Amino acid sequence: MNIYDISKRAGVSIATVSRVLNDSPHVSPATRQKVMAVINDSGYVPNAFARGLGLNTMQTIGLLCPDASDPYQSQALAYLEHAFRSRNYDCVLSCAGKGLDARQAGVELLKSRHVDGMVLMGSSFIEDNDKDNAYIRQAAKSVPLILLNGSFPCERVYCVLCDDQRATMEAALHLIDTGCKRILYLYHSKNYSGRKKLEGYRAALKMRGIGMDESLLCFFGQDKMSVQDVGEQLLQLEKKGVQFDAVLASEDSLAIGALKYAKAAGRSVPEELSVIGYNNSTFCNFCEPELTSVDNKLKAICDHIVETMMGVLEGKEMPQKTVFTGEVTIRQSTRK
Amino acid sequence: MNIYDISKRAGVSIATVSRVLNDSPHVSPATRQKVMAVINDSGYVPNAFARGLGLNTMQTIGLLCPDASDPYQSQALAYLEHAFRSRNYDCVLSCAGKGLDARQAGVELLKSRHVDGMVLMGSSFIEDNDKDNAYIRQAAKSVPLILLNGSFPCERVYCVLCDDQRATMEAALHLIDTGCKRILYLYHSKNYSGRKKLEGYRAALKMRGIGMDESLLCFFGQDKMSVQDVGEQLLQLEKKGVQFDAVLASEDSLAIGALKYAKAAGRSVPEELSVIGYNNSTFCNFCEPELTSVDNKLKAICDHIVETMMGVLEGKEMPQKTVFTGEVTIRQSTRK
DNA sequence: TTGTATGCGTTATCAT
DNA sequence: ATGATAACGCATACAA
Repeated sequence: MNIYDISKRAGVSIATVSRVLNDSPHVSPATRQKVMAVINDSGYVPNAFARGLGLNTMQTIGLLCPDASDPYQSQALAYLEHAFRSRNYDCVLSCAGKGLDARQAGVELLKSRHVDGMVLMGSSFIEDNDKDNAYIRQAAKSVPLILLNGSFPCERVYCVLCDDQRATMEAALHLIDTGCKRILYLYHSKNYSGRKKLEGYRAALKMRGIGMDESLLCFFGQDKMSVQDVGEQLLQLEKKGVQFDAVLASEDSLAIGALKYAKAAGRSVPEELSVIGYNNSTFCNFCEPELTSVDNKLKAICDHIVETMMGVLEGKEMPQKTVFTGEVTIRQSTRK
Repeated sequence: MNIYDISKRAGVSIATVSRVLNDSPHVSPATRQKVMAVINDSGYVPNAFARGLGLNTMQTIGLLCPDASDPYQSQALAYLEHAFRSRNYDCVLSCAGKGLDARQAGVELLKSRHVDGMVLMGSSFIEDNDKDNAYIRQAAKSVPLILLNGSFPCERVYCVLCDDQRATMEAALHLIDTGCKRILYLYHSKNYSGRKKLEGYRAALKMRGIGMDESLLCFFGQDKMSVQDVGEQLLQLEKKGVQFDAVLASEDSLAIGALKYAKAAGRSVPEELSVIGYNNSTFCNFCEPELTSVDNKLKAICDHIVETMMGVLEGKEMPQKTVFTGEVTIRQSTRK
């Protein structure tokens, strides 16, 4: 069943059918009605491929994420899909994994599908070694790119992110101002965003005149580390004599690991140990006590990404970089 | 840059270029090399729309889920996307929400995009009122449909699911056999899967000769209910005089609500109260104590869905219904 | 092994 | 207001 079949049944040309389909004003009410009738009772649906070939678009956005099962990314996915759909754009998903090669392949695949734009989720997309970002620059030549929580100055690459440095700084200040002296910093990434957060931590200490103790920096490089493992490691740390009265984590799951440690070590939270996470994900409410965490405004970021993408696709001039400000959401794991 | 440009530069016909592109054996090594060279340094990428138009497929699967931010669904999304991609199929995502109209619109949209197949996630897709499923039957006529955790006998509709009844029964038996007498049953859905779980609960009581007390059935209908709210409601229930020494939940988040209740009521888990969740999601490890939960074999289900889809697309005869058996994963919220 | 010609189902341009 | 026809870029049957 194609446009020719419809045109025959309705006794008009395919051009007229096409006009009806596309709400062209240049068609008489009578013929429109006639054609619509045929379309409705034939169950005809225009062929999207043919349409795509002619218009060179299928109204599709490519969503690239390292791991769709990650709560932060899946939330972003949901926000983005919803907002894009409301603008009549479909989303094709590509979960690249963490390796550079895989991400590159993901971008390539989406490019070969002729998506109208791409959203790259997470700062992990930008490599420190700039020549490893060549594929991104290359891709940006053929399709607009938007980075969620990434910064990358490049033509046709747009960045929408949270000021992680400032947000982390405020979280650290909150700890200090509620009486914490030695804040253990837990982090999982040394990329752009990871470094910014660490800088925020350092800045807060400096502001309050507290000396930096490098032994309080605790890096977790392994990919899928369980909260139990994190708890274990903190116990080890304590045994080694490292003392701390607060934990600031670059990710909620690390903070929950700290809660596991507190439980095992018999330290009460927040009386003896304050804990702050990052992302303000749903499981901040699930753990015990409920976790104070940095809300990095994911919904606002996603909405802005979609607006930016639409603007770019309509040929408008759009800001290359938009920064939102995070906010500490206080729950039970910190003192007043 | 299209196939004609390449053919000119390489001094061959477009047919030859096409053959090179599609790894046809009927092309001499010399010409292949020549053509490949041109392709490589021109950055040419075949137009997917034109290809789709000719072959009537763009190797795409539509993934329909009520809510991509739900941990169970996002995990399924990740598994499915990965497995489909490894078979050279891309996934387009459609998060329909919970309403019938929205789901119907989602199916319609994917159909209009000419996806090669669709995966419908969650038993919520099947309505009790059978005429509300007409759109599914209709869609199945034009594209193979696979239901994740749903049962629907219909031509070209394939079902891959977990035996929720049996799994719930075994969870209840585990509670009974570790000394629990009065098991509060928390559930959130009255659809097919929801009813099966409830039947499993009833069956277990019957097997052990325990009388059914309807006041132990606790329904949570509201859509996005926080774990705190669940905890509150259980406190209310206790005040009303309902007594229970165990909680069996149809979803992990409800079980975590029960943990919140236990904390507030000062009842120790598992000594005074045993708790079992459902789905065995990541946050079973996050809560305190860690949650015993029913593992419903999501990865196996997803892998089988992809295999089934591939088989169907290759024209093979495939089983209409495949059932996996769930398993109770024991953690700290139940006794030995 | 290689080339020619046609079809895929639209949209859009140009007539009428 | 409507119709004829070209273009979109590829795969492929058939011819050479």
